[in-house]
Amino acid sequence: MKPSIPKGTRDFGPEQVSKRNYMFGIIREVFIRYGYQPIETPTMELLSTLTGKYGEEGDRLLFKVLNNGDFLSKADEEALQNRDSRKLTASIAEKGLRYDLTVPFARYVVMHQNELSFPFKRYQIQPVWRGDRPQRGRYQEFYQCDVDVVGSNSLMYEAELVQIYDEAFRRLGIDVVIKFNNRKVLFGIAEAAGIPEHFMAMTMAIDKLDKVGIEGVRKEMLERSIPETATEKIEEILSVSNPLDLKPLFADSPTGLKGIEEIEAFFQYFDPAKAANEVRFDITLARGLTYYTGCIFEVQAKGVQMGSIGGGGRYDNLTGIFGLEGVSGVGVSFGADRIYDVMEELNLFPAEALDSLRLLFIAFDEATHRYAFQLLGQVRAAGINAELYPEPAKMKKQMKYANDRRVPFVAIIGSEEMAAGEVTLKNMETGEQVRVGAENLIEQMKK
RNA sequence: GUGGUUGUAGCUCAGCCGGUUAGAGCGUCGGAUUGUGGUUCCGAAGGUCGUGGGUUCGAGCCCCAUCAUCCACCCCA
Repeated sequence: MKPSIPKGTRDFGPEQVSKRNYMFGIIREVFIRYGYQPIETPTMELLSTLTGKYGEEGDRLLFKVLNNGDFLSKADEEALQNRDSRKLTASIAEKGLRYDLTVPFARYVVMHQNELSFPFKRYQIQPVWRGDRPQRGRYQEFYQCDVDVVGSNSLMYEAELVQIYDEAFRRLGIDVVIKFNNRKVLFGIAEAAGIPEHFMAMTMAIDKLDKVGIEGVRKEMLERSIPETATEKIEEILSVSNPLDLKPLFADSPTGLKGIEEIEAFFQYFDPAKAANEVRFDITLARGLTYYTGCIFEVQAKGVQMGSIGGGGRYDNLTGIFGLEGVSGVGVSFGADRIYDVMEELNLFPAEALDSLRLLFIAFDEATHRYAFQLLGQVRAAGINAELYPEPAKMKKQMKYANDRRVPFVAIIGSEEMAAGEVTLKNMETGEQVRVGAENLIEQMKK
């Protein structure tokens, strides 16, 4: 058989993993610096935990895990007869692969509420799975790096999370625009336009403004049976760029005014002038995830064509569905695989992200090979990443291996060197060679 | 879930109107060179032409199906 892997999944070679570790390392360092603690949750969750949290589209993209054993004996007979896959699923699959890290976190908080002190700040770096059709920057298995804080309403955290985005992307070397908006502002638009019942349809439509233009948005809203009088009002509101100018327009929308207040409060903490990246209010930013209630964020890389590389927001009652009311949370996610693709495209991985091996020993016969093995031990004990070619093969072959491994230094040991208690140290980049004693070798390698 | 694109050696790709034994470059391996890699020269290995069916005297090429890929939509990280 021809070996293969499922669609939308990938193998990562040594170089890719090194680069990924570099990227994850920076993100993790920032998370820890801001006082977040790590948790991990299972790859599989109960479907009852996952379904209904991501909208209709999300349910479709959820990977379901077939029950073990004789799953058909318990299958819903009627659904089976009618070939009703959606209905059948519930009776043959009780587990699913996690779709994001936020919902499992909410479940975790509720289950462990008595062990946690609030506000609880956690970070989590794990893969998630979505049964989407793969394309540029879209995979079925990909990593998210989430930071969330639950148990506080303070808008300080919105500011903190934007700082985390700003610092992480600055350190990764990616120039980004961090867009933000507020679900309450979006609801205010719907209220001001007199169509609160069309809130979802309206946000979906205006989310596409930068893609299809104002004409496209109007067309979509009319298709979604939003009255024309409302679309005119909506267009008027969308043309406002400063959130404060929205206040008079939201005179009859308490929710909308609350949204503006939250944005004002955010800016009492966050100073855009101190940010390395552009932080921009974008009234058209909507986000489909249904559980967001306040601030919403999205991060876009500049200079590359790539979907959002991060997103998040505040969810006032995500734990409520698991039985813990009154615990507000806010968090953001880093899309690791898209960030990786962007960094690869912009050549942002430094050479230090690779080349973990520093020294390779080469010997010519059995005696020098054993001697080299002793030296290898000393060098490793001194904290230097080193290796010995497994047999005293032809020098050409060993040198070629050194070259392929991109080792910066090679220690050559023949009978002469062994007799003198030395090695011939070769710099693979310059080709320069010097004879050095064992002590000196370690000194040289530490530089 | 919808629409399109492309599947030929490890990789990137040629392959004429359907016609004999499917090619190149790079890479790999061996040698030139028994203490010197990355350069050069010589040689070799490597293919169920994605898979399954069909049309045809004959299919890498045409048709159908299927799987995968990439792209767009939807949605999203």
